[in-house]
Amino acid sequence: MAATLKEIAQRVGKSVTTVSRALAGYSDVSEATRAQVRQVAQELGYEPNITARRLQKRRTETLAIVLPTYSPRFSDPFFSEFLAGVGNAAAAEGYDLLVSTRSPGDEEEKAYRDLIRSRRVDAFIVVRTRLHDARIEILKAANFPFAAFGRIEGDNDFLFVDEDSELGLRLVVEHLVKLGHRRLAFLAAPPDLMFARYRLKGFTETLQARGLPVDPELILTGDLSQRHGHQLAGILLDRPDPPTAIVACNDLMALGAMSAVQNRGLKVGYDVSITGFDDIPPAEHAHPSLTTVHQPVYKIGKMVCQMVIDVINGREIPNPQITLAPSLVIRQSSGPVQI
Amino acid sequence: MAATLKEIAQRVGKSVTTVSRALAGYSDVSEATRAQVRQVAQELGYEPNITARRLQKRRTETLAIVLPTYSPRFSDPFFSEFLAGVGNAAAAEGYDLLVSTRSPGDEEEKAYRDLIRSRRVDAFIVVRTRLHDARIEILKAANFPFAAFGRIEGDNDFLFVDEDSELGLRLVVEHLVKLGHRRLAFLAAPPDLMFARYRLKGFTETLQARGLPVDPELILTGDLSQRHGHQLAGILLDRPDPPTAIVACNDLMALGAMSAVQNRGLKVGYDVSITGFDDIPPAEHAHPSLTTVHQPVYKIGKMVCQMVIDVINGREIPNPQITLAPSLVIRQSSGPVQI
DNA sequence: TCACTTTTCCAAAACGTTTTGGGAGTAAAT
DNA sequence: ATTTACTCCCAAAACGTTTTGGAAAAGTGA
Repeated sequence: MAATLKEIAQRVGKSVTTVSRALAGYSDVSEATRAQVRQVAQELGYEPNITARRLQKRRTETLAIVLPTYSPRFSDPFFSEFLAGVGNAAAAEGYDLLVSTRSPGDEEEKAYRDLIRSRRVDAFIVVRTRLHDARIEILKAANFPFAAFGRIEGDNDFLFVDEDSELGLRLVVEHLVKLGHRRLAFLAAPPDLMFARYRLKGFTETLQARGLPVDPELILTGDLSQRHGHQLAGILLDRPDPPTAIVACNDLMALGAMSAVQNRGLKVGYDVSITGFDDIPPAEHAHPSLTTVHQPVYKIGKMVCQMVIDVINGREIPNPQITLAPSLVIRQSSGPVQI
Repeated sequence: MAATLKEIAQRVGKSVTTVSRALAGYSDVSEATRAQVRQVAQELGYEPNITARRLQKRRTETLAIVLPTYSPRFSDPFFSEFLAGVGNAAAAEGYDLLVSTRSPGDEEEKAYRDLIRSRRVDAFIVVRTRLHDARIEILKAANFPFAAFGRIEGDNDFLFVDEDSELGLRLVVEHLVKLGHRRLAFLAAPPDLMFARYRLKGFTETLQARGLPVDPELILTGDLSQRHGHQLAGILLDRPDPPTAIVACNDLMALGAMSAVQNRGLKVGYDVSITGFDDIPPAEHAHPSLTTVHQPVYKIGKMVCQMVIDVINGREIPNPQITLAPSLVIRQSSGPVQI
């Protein structure tokens, strides 16, 4: 059986209190005693029972993240990287990460409420914020600590890290305009996703700022998957007046669009330019490689996690609302317009 | 503050014991008392303190899964789905899922040892088994409950679910041979991964069984990524005597191989046939769609999780070692050989 | 009435830790 | 010789639950 403080105390001939305090490094324990306690603890292979510690400290030292899965067969190249960022930051601070997956809606809200009520976790990490985000409303109402990757419509009076998607799209559009493109199409994402809004906004406003028309027929909405990217690009390309550039809301759809272009015997980056957003690993290794906006997902995961840990430990948060400036990664899938 | 049994007991005028037993459904509580306890618990919004319960029950009701991440920017379409399967099964049984990510090696082993020593979790789920799997050795040595997705070299005297990859590859090769292919190449994976072994074995043995030569020059090893698939397929295609079919160890490499073929102006499924393994979502929606072996990752996740929960609860495991028969999904990327 | 069973209840212990609020003993200062 | 200060220690309470081992009260059958 696992050793306890009590056993150490018996062996050392001191009280449990003293043993506890010796190991915790309090100064009201003599060095001799401390050394002896350490020695015996070592011998017995003592490990504190963290459940007992958690009970006494009234903390679970656990963070929750509920991944929104839009389809049963979900497979988002994005989440695994984010998870790694969050998980490593959590581990570094001695926190556990409790992960579950729910599809948005009732099930998801129930998961949040249950986790809050059962006090299983100390805080939440919310990912991929939505326009009216029930998760954030629940957390705010319960006054439960959390940090988000992304912002919401309305009061962003909570901890978040976000990339400035609007600016990201401005960089993309300006890059394409500079290459001579005038007819740009946009593969949008469901408008309840905040990042989709920002990206659409960045797209249209930059066009307008450049004095270019915003043709609603060239703005199609997909579900972020490669398949939808393929389908929607097909629709655009089969028009009598196809766009010369397709700006996708994310890399997956851009990759799908690329294959649609190639299927029609056209050359990506020459006949049609294509851009993405996220800079997932396949973007770099696609053929041609994909021009996209880099999003440091791992780093954002770390930041969000660190923030929320800081806040539950009452530490000062120097910068509770962080918006990162994106950078454009120009690769082969975007090139000068052909005339 | 959150209500406790003590408060309910005071309100009801009964002991804490009785309240606890009333809520737990013991029969030595009168129906009248039970109703009253329930009523008051409801009014106070009572939720049991899960940490206290865990301390008393000497269980953490938590499962650990450490995802092996081979690169910092890892993004495996596979894990998210597996995670969903495991997570949902765990949630259904009231278990929490503790997730972390480590790259294989010392860090990973340390994570296992730490989790075991600190008794943070009741059991482990091991994923993507390896030839000499240090994780499994550690768990066995510690006599710690676990279940694996995959087998190991040597004694498989532990809980596992695996798909019969060897059979999967037999199906693939026989399909291609039936289509007239004689020169088959294989994109293998690092041989310390068990599934890579099985797949390679299935490939070579089926060729031999069919009386076809196994040309070592046509067997190249990659890291499972799309990029490596692309590179290695390039090497094969640029040979003076290129293969007519490329059998990839997984879908990601197959997808990479497809783009290499297309880059050379060849038609996948016509000039060169390509097959994968896993049946990840992009496989279906690739162009052409990818012939592959279906792997029910979500379901396997559920099964593995259920198994390990059963075992820590002392329940009978009807089938502690499960090998699933795979099914071949024939799509457009494989076609008759051209002569 | 007695013996026996059934119903209903509960005090106390246990899980293993940390914190609180001292107290004893010794050394230094007055 | 007394006060003050410091060092080292610890009993007890607390965190909130479940389990153990009865015991009192009520009912039953003779």
